[in-house]
Amino acid sequence: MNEAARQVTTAKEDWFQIALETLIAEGVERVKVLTLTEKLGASRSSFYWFFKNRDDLLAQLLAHWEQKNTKAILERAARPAASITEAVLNVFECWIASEIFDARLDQAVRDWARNDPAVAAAVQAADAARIEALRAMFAAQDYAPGEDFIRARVLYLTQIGYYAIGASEDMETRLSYVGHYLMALTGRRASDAELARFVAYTEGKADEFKREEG
Amino acid sequence: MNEAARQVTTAKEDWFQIALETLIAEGVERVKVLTLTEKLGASRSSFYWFFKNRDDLLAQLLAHWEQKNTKAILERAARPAASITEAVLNVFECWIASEIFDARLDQAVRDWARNDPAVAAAVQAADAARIEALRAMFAAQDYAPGEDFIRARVLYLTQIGYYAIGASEDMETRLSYVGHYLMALTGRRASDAELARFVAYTEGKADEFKREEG
DNA sequence: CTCTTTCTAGACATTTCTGTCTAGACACCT
DNA sequence: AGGTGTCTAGACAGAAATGTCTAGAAAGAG
Repeated sequence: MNEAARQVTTAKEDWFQIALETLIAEGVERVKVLTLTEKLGASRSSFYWFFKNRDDLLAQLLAHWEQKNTKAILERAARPAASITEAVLNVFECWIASEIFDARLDQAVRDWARNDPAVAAAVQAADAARIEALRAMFAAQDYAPGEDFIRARVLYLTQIGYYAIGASEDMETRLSYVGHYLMALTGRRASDAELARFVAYTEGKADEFKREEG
Repeated sequence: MNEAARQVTTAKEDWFQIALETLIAEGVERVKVLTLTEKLGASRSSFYWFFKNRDDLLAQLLAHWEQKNTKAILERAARPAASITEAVLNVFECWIASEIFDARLDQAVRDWARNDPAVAAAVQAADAARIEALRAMFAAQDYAPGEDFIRARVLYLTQIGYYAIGASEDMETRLSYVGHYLMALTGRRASDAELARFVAYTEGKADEFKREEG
């Protein structure tokens, strides 16, 4: 029973994973049972064993997104910080690691929202929650009402926009921009200690990644 | 001959216009000959008279985008300005009027790019050209190398992101944010005269719009 | 008034995708 | 070895979309 149950979830995971990858890379409209079947080298009937139908799969993809991305931002925005630059660096953790916040998934769900009112509502709620969390973060660092909101927006929209244009730079280049980004986004200069701590964090992430691979 | 020619272009315009609207509102994947036919209440054969096939239509839609949006940004970024706030306000003209720069079209083309390498290349080239134009704008206002580039990016990505999240606010609300945006995006405060001039411009636009309607 | 050009309707063949159903393979328990 | 529950292959029916072809309507030119 136990073994059998594990098999079930594994196979379903395969379908789900390939569907998620397709959603991210090609958009919802390309998440088709037939296509997934070919990619997996399986039979379509297998799909219909695990999922009621295509809509069932799509609903689960949306649930996955809802559960993953927004939480990552809210958690980091709420962390205590001694300065606004440190606070923004906390949020930047989302920006460097797709295991934490998958911006391409965000982008894909946003496209999807255009043709599905239910998804649109979910996206709108998520955006509002995230911007509010960032606004509170700026407010906690003594930014004036009004300015806190616009700063939150600019920070958030820059992040969303970065992936929207599909920019791809290596980590070194990105790290070299961090100081300028902080200045542009907060109006204040980060201390060397803060920057060093962030660089160390990204190196830790890189090590983790290597450990997972090897 | 002349009359006939005019008829041709008119009917073709109808197909093109409905295709463009569909592209913007629903994405490329929904730009289907059958669907357009239904929306237009016409016959599919009519479509195949004006266009070789679906790909032909899509190529023309891409050409339309290439010709419209990038030019709007480049032109405004290159305008002479006495201050950085005035320069950014020039670019903001794109932000308030979709006749000048249609951000939803931009967004739609960006989605499309994910499944079409040729479109992806066009989008990437457009983004690079636009950001470079904005960088030069900041550089011309004595921003240091490095900072000019990041400021350009943050400005551009905020604009792209604004439409990516599908925010919709009335003109009054948006105008009330302009001062804060300028502060966040340039680090400098706009003069009352500059803000007043911008408000006057938007009112002019609103009047133009009314004239076109009535 | 006829002729030609321009455009449209509707039938046809084909591809792609969805969802259902039946038979059976495979593994694990007894 | 036999039975049960879990999963898969492949056939079937049908919807949705593409593109082609033929006949013919509509309108301006001679």
